[in-house]
Amino acid sequence: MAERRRKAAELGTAGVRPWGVDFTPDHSCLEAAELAPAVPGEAGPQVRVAGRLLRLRPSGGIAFADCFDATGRLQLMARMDGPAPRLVELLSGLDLGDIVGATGAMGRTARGEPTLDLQELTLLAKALRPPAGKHSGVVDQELRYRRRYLDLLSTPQHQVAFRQRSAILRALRQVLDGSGFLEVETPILQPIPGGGEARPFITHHNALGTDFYLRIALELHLKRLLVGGLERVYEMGRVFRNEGLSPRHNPEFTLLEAYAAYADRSTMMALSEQLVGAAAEAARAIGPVPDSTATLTPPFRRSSMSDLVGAVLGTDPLALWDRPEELAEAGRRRGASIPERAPVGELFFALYEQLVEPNLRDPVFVTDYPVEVSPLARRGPDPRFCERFELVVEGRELANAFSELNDPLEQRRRLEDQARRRERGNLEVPPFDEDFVEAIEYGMPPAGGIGLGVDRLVMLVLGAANIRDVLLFPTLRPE
RNA sequence: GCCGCCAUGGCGCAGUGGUAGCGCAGGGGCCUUUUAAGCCCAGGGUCGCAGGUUCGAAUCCUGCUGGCGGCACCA
Repeated sequence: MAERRRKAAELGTAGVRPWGVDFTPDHSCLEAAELAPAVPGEAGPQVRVAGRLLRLRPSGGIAFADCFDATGRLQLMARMDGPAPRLVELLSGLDLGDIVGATGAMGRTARGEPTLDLQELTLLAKALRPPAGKHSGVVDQELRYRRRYLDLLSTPQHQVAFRQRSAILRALRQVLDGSGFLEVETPILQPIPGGGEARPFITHHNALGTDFYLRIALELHLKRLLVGGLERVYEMGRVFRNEGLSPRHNPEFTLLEAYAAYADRSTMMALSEQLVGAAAEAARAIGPVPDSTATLTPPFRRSSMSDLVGAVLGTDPLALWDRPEELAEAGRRRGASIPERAPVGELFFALYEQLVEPNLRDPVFVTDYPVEVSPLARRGPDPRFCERFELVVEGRELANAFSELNDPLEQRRRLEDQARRRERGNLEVPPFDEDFVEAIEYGMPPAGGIGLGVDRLVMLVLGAANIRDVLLFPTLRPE
């Protein structure tokens, strides 16, 4: 790097500014290459291109360089018997990683390579550090994540997944915008975190002299907007959970939640099919997706949780509802570990999570969740269960949706029950949120709501095994 | 939080008890059609950190740090 600093200084004294020069290309590298004449030796059109030099091949009286931009590669050539002989020395003296603007006529070399015959060469940015991984690409995982730019630079294929992610986000918004949903933004700093079960991050506001929590979900504020008369709202944003890291967990991740007044669970089922289908299609339009993505084509089958659990246990869990010890025993025989002193709904749900969910491969709507594990969902015809579903794919929950509970009296009771669990030491249960219940007391229209894990969706569509492969800058321990 | 694996010049790697090497990158030189360009020369590492075993440690042992993978929890 010291050598490159010296070079930059030398260029400065020679009247070449190593940085801060403007240059407007009129062609991309790909476009320029396509303008090359078919026959070697012929002169094609004039072009201006800009990009980064990632290979240099000086060869005495002639010099070649490969210039890369977002569209691809273009060979540059300077020669002593060409239009600008002095550029041979200039080009030969540049370093890998330097960013240049180039002007000249497109031609084709004897070997058939589309090549820009340089007339002008402008240094736009001197690279003080060399690009890593010229041959191998950057393969060290830590380096890839900590210095993502080196990964993207050395292995341009890795850019594709992020272009696909962008297309998926756009597709999700298009579906919702097209269905009359209003995109909104709600607070990330919250006095009480709610809408899910997770340990929150805590931060402090100096002027107010009070602690705030980073949100763990979007639900409670979006429902306040339903009360306010914004009948269809959604938010796609970052939420934060103070939990462990894993190939499928990042402490901050992107959640999409949408709420529609005068709609219910079945509306949300149709919407989630639309969202997932659109996401898969959008990714496919940008780049390769694995064959398994084909299974993400709607419609998806649906099955009630009690049917699924019953199929594994070989006995109807509903018939054992009043005899939880027998239900627990049936689960134990299948190898499930049973939560102690848990209400029957929680016990039943534990059996589902352990014995059923991990084995669900194709997309399936699992319907009818126990009331005990669904504090914000409305009861169904069978009061033991809520009108709720989760879309499960490859053993993982992709979306969670329900007919929203809009009875303020019952909502208050359920959140008070939760608060008692918190007092018993479960820090993942949110504290009681009086402000939210008060909002519901003003009258919330019946509504359907859905939450969708966007990173999980991207992973699934792209076949990524690690969430870090779909996050540009995954959370790592500070260096 | 627990368990396992990994850590060697800027990047990619070799070296499993005898005092550290290769390719690329960087420096100097040669070369007028190269495309992972080639050839010649010189340089660069207290082998993640700290202890220990040994006549001798990159190599064996312990601890720590960081990464990856798995489990637990969740999306």
